[in-house]
Amino acid sequence: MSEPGPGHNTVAADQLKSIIERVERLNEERKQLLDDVNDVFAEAKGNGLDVKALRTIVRLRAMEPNKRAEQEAILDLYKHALGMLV
Amino acid sequence: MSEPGPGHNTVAADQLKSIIERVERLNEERKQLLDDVNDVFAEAKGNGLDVKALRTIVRLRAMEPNKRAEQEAILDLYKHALGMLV
Amino acid sequence: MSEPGPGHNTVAADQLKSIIERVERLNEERKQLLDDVNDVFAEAKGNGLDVKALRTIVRLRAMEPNKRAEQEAILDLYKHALGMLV
Amino acid sequence: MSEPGPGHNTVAADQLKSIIERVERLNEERKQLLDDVNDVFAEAKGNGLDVKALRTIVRLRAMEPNKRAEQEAILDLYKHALGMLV
DNA sequence: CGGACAAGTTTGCCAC
DNA sequence: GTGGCAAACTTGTCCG
Repeated sequence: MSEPGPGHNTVAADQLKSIIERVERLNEERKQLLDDVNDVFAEAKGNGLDVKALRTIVRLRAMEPNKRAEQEAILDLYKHALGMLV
Repeated sequence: MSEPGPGHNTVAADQLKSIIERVERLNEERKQLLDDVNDVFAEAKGNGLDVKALRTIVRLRAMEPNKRAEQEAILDLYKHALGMLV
Repeated sequence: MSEPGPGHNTVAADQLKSIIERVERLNEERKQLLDDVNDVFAEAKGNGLDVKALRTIVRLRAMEPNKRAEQEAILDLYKHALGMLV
Repeated sequence: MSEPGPGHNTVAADQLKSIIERVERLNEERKQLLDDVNDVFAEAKGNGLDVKALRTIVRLRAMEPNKRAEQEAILDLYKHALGMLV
């Protein structure tokens, strides 16, 4: 006999369907939020602001917390890099 | 003297601040949703499913049928030219 | 006295410097080669070829046949389960 | 009539083959360089150095030139973002 | 539509 | 050998 119903080599279609649809649902929400972001920028542009500069500012601000920690850690990094030789 | 407290020229700065913060707020929500997606895939992986294949399915389903067929046609054309197919 | 000119403790620092610079040198060469690859694809595009398909071909050829067949099998399995194939 | 020899709808197999092989050749060189980098780190590790810290240092040093420019540009960015309102 | 910029996906490496 | 972190590659989007 060969594969009637859920057997080996078969995937639970329901489970698969559920996963895919959950992800697709989440992706729709993500797309909606992306549209919202673009709306904000479009409105800003309508007010005479420079959208490219705004995007850059957002990006830089997202980086800064990490950079702070990096700068504080850099000397320690060199020490560790020098390992037991220090 | 210029700019003690909320004066005429803070308008632009306030507007800028508002835009940046709105976008950052939206980006946080986007990151949350991305985490959710990854959680779903992680759970699927725990159930023995192949995450890479799942991502491919999601991508294919999101693709317009025409685009998809077109891409496959070009690929087959090149494969034939290279003897990678009969 | 401590560290005037090349003394006993500069050994570690020199070693560190040497390692970092060797890696950075190699990374520059890597970047150059990446640029070369992109140049080839850009030229191909100029000749009317589809770069995306070309990249796919390169990826498929780099893949071990077994792996490739395995990936396709899983994908087909999922597609069937979802009714995306006959 | 149906495509004998190089006709429309056909790809110049020689051209295709040449492109693919050039890219594959470059990719081999890239892989070789990546191996070289790993060799340097492996040797460093053998000398008691902390490879993870070394990698971090390389990464930070690669970022710094960009950061310099960013810091110099950030105020200008705000000015541009404020556009004609300034 | 072409080039730049950003997002997402994949791969590789190190620690456990 | 698995899982998390970081780098690299690919794809998509947006502005000019």
